[in-house]
Amino acid sequence: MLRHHGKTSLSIKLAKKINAEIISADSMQIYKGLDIGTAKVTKSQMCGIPHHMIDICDIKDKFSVADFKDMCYHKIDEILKRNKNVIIVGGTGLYFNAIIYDMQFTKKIEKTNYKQKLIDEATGKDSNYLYKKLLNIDPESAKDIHPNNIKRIIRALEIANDSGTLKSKHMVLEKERLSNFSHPKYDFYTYYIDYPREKLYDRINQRIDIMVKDGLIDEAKMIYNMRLDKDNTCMQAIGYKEFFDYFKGNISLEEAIDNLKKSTRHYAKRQITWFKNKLNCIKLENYDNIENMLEFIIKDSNIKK
RNA sequence: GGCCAGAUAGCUCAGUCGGUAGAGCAGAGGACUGAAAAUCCUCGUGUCGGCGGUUCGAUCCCGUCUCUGGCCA
Repeated sequence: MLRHHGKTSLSIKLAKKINAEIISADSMQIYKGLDIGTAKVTKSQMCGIPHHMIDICDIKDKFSVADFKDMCYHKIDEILKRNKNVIIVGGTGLYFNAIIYDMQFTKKIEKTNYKQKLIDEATGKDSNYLYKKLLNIDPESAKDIHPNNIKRIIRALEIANDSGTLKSKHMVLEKERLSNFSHPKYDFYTYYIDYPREKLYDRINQRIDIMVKDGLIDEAKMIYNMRLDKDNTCMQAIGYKEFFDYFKGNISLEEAIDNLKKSTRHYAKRQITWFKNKLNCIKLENYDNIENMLEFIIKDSNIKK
């Protein structure tokens, strides 16, 4: 379920009905202190339903999909042992994939400065330098990566450098494994709430105005004042970075808020693409009637109390 | 009232020394295996303000009208 689509209240009502606990699959709600901007559930909203995978990291901590998958599996087992159902709620598509498709990751890459070395190596050279390098080392994975997608190129080079195995080789093994993969680790039913686009965008605009009233700017200022590295995860969080230009005096507050609304719309659109195509989620369309959605989910998934 | 600029895509504007036009933003669609709220890809026909004139041909030149800025009375 997606950001600004009304997932929170739906998930809590569902949890009460089916005796479940909630696990958040959200790459930003992981962090303590990112509250208003990430639209984190509040204690009172939770209505006593246990929520997991929220506030588990400090702002400066590194966290990744692989970490998420491990921790999440543990949580799921724990909850099932208590004889309760599990609801996973969130907007980070990749995190859902990791859990649902039981994605396998290469062995953890040690913290090295190889990435920086690559960047240094490439500066001043032809813009396709790193891509060409990847073409030599791992042509198969290069085929699947666009030459402009520098982040993925570097990642593939890192894998090749560190583990000796190529990304492409790893992906082939993964595909083979998945093709024999008749039963996922758990039974999942996946849903996403679909609003008509115009209505969704209205909702986004309204909710951001509320966030601003609730003190979003102070929260953003707090992050800004930490003077973190650009590649720190929370520096990419929507809801904070949009205000940095305002703090620097480059744009007006109004412009900053407009930019925030804009990036949120773009993000919502990307989420829809993911949940629709990648996860094959079932669309929940009666967005104006939570009871109907609940009833539909309970029938569709045939969950027992 | 007079003079000078403008009027081109939803918005901001570029351009055509006359052969019916293109960028950015917005918008739409898509990709995704350790930063994923990140990163990346694809998609641009619009009476070129209205009406006349010149021309084989006008969005471009000329005339006129309308509107919007600015300056002078």
